Amino acid sequence: MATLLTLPTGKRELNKAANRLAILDAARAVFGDLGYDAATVRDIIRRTGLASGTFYNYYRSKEEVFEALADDAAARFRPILRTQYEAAPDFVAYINGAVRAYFAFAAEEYERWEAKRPLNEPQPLMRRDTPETNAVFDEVRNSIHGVIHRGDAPPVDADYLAAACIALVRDIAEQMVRRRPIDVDGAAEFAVQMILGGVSALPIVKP
Amino acid sequence: MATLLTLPTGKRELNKAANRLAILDAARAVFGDLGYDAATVRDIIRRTGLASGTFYNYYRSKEEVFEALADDAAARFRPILRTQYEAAPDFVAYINGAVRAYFAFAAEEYERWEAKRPLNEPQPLMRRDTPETNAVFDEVRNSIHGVIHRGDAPPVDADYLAAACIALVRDIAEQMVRRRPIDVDGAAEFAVQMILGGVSALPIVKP
Amino acid sequence: MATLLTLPTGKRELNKAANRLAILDAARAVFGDLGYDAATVRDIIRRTGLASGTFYNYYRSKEEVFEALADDAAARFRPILRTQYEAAPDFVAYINGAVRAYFAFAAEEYERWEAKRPLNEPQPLMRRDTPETNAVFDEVRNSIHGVIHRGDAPPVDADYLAAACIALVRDIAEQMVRRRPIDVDGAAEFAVQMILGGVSALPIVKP
Amino acid sequence: MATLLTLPTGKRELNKAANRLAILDAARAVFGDLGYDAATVRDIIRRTGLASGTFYNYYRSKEEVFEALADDAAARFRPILRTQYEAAPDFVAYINGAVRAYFAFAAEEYERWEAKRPLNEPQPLMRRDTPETNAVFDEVRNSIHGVIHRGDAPPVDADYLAAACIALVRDIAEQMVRRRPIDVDGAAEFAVQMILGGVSALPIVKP
DNA sequence: GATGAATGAGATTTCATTCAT
DNA sequence: TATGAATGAAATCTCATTCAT
Repeated sequence: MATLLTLPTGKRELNKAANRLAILDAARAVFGDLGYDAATVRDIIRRTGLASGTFYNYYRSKEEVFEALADDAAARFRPILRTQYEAAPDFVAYINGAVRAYFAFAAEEYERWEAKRPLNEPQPLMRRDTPETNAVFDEVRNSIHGVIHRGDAPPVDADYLAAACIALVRDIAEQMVRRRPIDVDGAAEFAVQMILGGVSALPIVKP
Repeated sequence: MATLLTLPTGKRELNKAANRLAILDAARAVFGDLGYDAATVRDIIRRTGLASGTFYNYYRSKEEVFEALADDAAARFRPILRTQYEAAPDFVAYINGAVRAYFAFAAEEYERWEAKRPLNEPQPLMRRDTPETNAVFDEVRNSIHGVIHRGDAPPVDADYLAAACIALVRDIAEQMVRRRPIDVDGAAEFAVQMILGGVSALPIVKP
Repeated sequence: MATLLTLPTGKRELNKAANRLAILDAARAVFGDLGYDAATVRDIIRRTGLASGTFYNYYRSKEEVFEALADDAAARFRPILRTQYEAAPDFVAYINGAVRAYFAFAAEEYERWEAKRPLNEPQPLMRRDTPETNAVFDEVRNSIHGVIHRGDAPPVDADYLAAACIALVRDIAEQMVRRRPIDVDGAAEFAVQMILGGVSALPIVKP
Repeated sequence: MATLLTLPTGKRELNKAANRLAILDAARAVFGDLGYDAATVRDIIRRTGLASGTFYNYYRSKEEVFEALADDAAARFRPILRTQYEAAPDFVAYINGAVRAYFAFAAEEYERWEAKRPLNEPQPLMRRDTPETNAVFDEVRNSIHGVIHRGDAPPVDADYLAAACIALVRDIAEQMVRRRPIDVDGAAEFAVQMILGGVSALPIVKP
């Protein structure tokens, strides 16, 4: 049939890859539009033009696409974050790098999503609880824990700090994409200052 | 037959009030467990022990209970916030009062909610985006705009600030209720410091 | 409490009679609007302003009001028909009298119903399968059988003749009430001529 | 695997056609038994043995099957009527042809319908206002208007005449199918004579 | 692997009827 | 008797998933 080590370059494999991609793209759009709960598998496959049964050749359920999407985003964002994490000489530099990286990522995701919006519609907001965002924030959370653990951050309550940073960044990003023009630097600046200013005022925890 | 001055306290009225409460309580619990989207009217009514049709004697849909819940929470928190807003001599005092008030309110709500939960369930987290939280945060948003407008806060980007404060407070509260014992003061302290420290570092906006 | 032979003139009895009437009136209107199947008990009692439970103090079910309505109409129409039946010297006179009586009855019913129609609505037609109409036609059917049996009508197939007369009269009446002004005499004339002309052409049956 | 010229006759297509037919047949029977209003989608689907969801793969609602049924009957009867309409040299011939054609059609339909009925049921009558009957009678109405307009019929009130003919034919047909044996010719004869005799007695309208 | 019809559990909602007050 | 809330059976419809082709 095929040698054991065929790369995915045969007609069939190309098609398989393309279908998988199509499903992911559709799922991304649908989750962005409707949110995880309201989205149905039918919504997703309708957008691909594939047959409903085909969905199940690739993913076992709605949940599984969700996870694939999350994995994908995490995989894309992790190296960026890692670079910041490793390159940053201190906490200030780390926050600067990480926060700006996130805002850039968020703006990009948003524009990708907005581009697919049919015009002259009541312009629904992109949902925040997108698999992508969630996955990215998991990365961020780990990263912040790492930074504190490494000693680059003041020894404050790590869970609270991570929660605070993520919350702050996420919701300012949400405001950001509502403004025209989208001002990534301005929003990042605001978030960075608040975090850094805030952290410097935080009570030290003796672990 | 009946006393001349019958208050609306017949068995009927009592029962109606009790049922309405039962439905609200059940809805609170179900939204908390499953989130708004995943929750079904069936879930709610099943939890009350009432007949399915009875639900519709009180609310026309899931959405309507949701709103009732939001109204209820907002109605309870609004005066608290109002008091802080009016009594606070300056921005620092306002943030202190409002944030602490919110954490206290959140802890109370959580305990009320937790009390209703049947035991031995797969440990669901309290959902963000609960009607209560949303309604209350609308109040907060308005307050912050008011404070800045009034001149009690430094002239920074009000939308971003409101978004940041709310996000921060909400997500730290979420962490708070997951810890035992629940430490309202500690969490409030953390949040207040971060906000005040952050604000003092923020760039001033010329309006 | 009450003597055994109180006439229905006490306050209570008056009220009972009034309620019964109110329900009948409402049912007539509702059946006329929606037809028997689509009409609900709720529709009927809503129109009376009474409580839902009260309905069941008077009628055991939707079907029972339907029958009461039919009985009522039959009771009102039967004497008219009987007069024609008894007074008519021959078949021609009988048909003339009976048909005209029906058209007058139909026009009256229609106007009664139309008067209750809220204006500026898509003016739904009055349903034909109203209890009243059905009951009246049962009377007519019997009457026609009687006339033939009595020998005043030519000995034709009685079931077919009754069906034909009723069908003809009912559907021409339906057309009649769609025209403005409503021309009872014209419609009756048409129906009478068709029936009499038709009957004279009919094959004689040896019973 | 597959011949090059596969007609749409795969098992799938065959099955789809069969299911569609099964639903139509079931709907015909159910509407006949219960009437349009009382019939439910459940009743229809239960009779087919298919799963409830399957119904909705074929029709969106009870109304839609109803229309499909009407379309079907009309499509079958229309050419018959058209032939009579075009071939008839005069009004008498037209009525003769059309009425007989209808009685034959009705008897056939009735037998088709009766064949599907499960035995030992509480002897339901064939309902008037079945989709078939309505659709067919629309055809008839148009024909009669046409005939009068064409000058083949005496200039009488066309709407009344159409209504009268249809009513008469329909209700005599209804009687016809209740007798054993079903006597198509006898019933048709009766109807034709009544119509023709009736028309000749009708007042002429000056248009 | 791709297809799309079939499936049936389950969600929403209505409504006749009962029954405590 | 009048009331109107409670009841629960039943109807409509959706959707994830399966499976024959």
